[in-house]
Amino acid sequence: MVTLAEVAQHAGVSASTVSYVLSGKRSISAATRQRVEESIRELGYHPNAGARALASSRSNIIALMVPLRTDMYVPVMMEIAIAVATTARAHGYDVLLLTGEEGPDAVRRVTGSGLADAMILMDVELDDERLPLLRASGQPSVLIGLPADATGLTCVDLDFTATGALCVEHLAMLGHRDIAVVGEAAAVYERHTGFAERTLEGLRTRAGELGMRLLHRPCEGGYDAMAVTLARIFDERPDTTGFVVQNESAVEPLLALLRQRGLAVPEDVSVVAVCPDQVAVQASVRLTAVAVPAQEMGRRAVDRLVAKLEGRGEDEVVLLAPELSVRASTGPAPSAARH
Amino acid sequence: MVTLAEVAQHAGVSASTVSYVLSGKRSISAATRQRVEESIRELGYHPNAGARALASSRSNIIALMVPLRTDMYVPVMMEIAIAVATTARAHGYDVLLLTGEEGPDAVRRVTGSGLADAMILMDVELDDERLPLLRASGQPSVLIGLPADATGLTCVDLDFTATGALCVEHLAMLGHRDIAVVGEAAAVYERHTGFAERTLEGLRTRAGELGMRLLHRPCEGGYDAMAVTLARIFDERPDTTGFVVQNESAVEPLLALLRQRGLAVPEDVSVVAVCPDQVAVQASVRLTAVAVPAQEMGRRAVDRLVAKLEGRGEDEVVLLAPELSVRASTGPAPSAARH
DNA sequence: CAAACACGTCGAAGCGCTTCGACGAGCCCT
DNA sequence: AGGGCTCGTCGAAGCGCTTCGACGTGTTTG
Repeated sequence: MVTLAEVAQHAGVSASTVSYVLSGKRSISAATRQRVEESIRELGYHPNAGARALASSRSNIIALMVPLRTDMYVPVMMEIAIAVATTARAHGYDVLLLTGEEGPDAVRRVTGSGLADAMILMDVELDDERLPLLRASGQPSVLIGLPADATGLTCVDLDFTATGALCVEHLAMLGHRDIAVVGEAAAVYERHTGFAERTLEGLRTRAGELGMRLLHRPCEGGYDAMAVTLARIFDERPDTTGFVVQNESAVEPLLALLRQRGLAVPEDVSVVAVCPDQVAVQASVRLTAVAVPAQEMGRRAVDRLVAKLEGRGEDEVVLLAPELSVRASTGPAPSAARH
Repeated sequence: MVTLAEVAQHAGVSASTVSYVLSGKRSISAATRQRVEESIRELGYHPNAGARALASSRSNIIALMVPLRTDMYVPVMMEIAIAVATTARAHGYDVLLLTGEEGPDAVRRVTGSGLADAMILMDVELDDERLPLLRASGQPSVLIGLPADATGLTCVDLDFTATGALCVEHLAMLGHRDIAVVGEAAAVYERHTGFAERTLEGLRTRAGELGMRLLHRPCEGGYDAMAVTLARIFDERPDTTGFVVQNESAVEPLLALLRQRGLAVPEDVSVVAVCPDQVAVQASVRLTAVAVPAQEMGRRAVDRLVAKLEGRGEDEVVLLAPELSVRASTGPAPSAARH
């Protein structure tokens, strides 16, 4: 391994000069800088990460905590993770991948050891047990998701409440009165995952205001689970003409099952999805959907975090406004005469 | 931040003793050990990662390089990544997430800076430009995937050649003669991704041996792309009765399109998929499939890597034997009388 | 019964870097 | 012309840890 000292010797300057060339924290004459840079290139020097971290107490690493569970939203998670990694690199940071498995311990470990300078948390629950620790640690952090109490925290998320409202409004405008919501797996609600509960709240509130009937059913996803769920829905509410789906792995099964029942989309029933655009566009019917802007969320989270690390930027909740793209899966409700 | 020295003072021992308690590299009396451990707990001590890395020249970090592109196999990637992270933690390592974006530079950077002790590479191309660097660096590494030349490297992968052969054999046994392969996006083949090319090779070779006709078509995935691809396939080979699909996002569209053409699965056409079991089970028809054992691959890769880091284990190519699970999407070919 | 050997502990020397204060050299200002 | 600047560079002091050799003690062994 080539060291700073070797570079310094090779360039005929002192070690500190090389360091300052690297960091730019003091002015260096053009001639010296050039000589040093050449030596660096020639010797193939790479600063030692550990030594750097020790001396500067900054690791240039951002920890990203992703949910362990693969029971939901995998493509979204992946997209966020990749956006985080890419954006972080652009700012000179690397990304440490933590799984949710360790839970709060991971927060302690990373904070305590100085392994990372900052954290990004995904899959935040409304009353997440990691949050008190995070607040106490004083470590810069950003949540992707929105807990019940966000004081003292920075959050980036899609405005899921507005998302729910938007879906309902769209269906209302088209004349639908009976709406069914196909949600995430029951477990997702049981652990009070922010986005799921907020969407539901938005749906319910706006539906109430607009005098619509709303039936919410969690669904594991997959064909069989969706079949059962759909049967129940029609059992309970035979007049259902609108669906809101917030579960990527239920989308295709739902479309297939509707077809199978002889129900045409969008002539007989309308479907609004909450999913990444790519999924909406690739489905067997191009879906009217509110996009989950995964990349944007990842990017924003890192930007906010870097701002904090550089002393700019204070705590703040950033809620991205939902956008509904009308595609081929929604249309006017079949006339009331149908009854 | 609590330091080793503070713990030592609190416990009334020297710093080195605390260090030895932590590492277990020298014997410590039970009494001392207990006193030290208590101090650690009481003070909430966490060893500083940077200092540790500097002093020991080991970072206890494994770098995982995932493809940047989200054009393929996202759930598989995610599953592998999570398995890697989980397994690594179990061995006391953390995982650094690198995107393919940086390419070979990332290898240089990580190797040179001592940021990570070892690397895992995913999405390996047959003639991957990162490999020479990796060999030269002498850094312990494991590939998930199999390049054309694996000398001096450790690889873990599903035996995709055998996988292809297995799919063909299954269809042959059922009496199918004309087979279509719906592959990954064309770009995947263009960059000579190992698994895609090997599967194809396995399919072709075995098909040749068994006297079957094989038509391979790359496919972007999604409904529209699949529609075009399927139309072309039937144009060119109207007698096609068997499909092999190696593209998660083409599976459901294919099933939907076949249904739409009035072709029943498995009565009229059989479909074999290469995908994770979960996808196969959740599809609208339970798919006969060769499972891609994502978790297993991630786990094995880490195990091999840790073995190397501990001085055990030499270079080796681990090819997991494919397993075909027969489900509801394959059946006897419709009698030849159909012509 | 002295020599040999664990065993448990300590002190000190670094690991490779950042950063602070110091210092000479050239500059401007009055 | 001399005091006060700024500019570019250097030396040295750590950052918090690991690890090596050394040093008692207590225990075995020929």
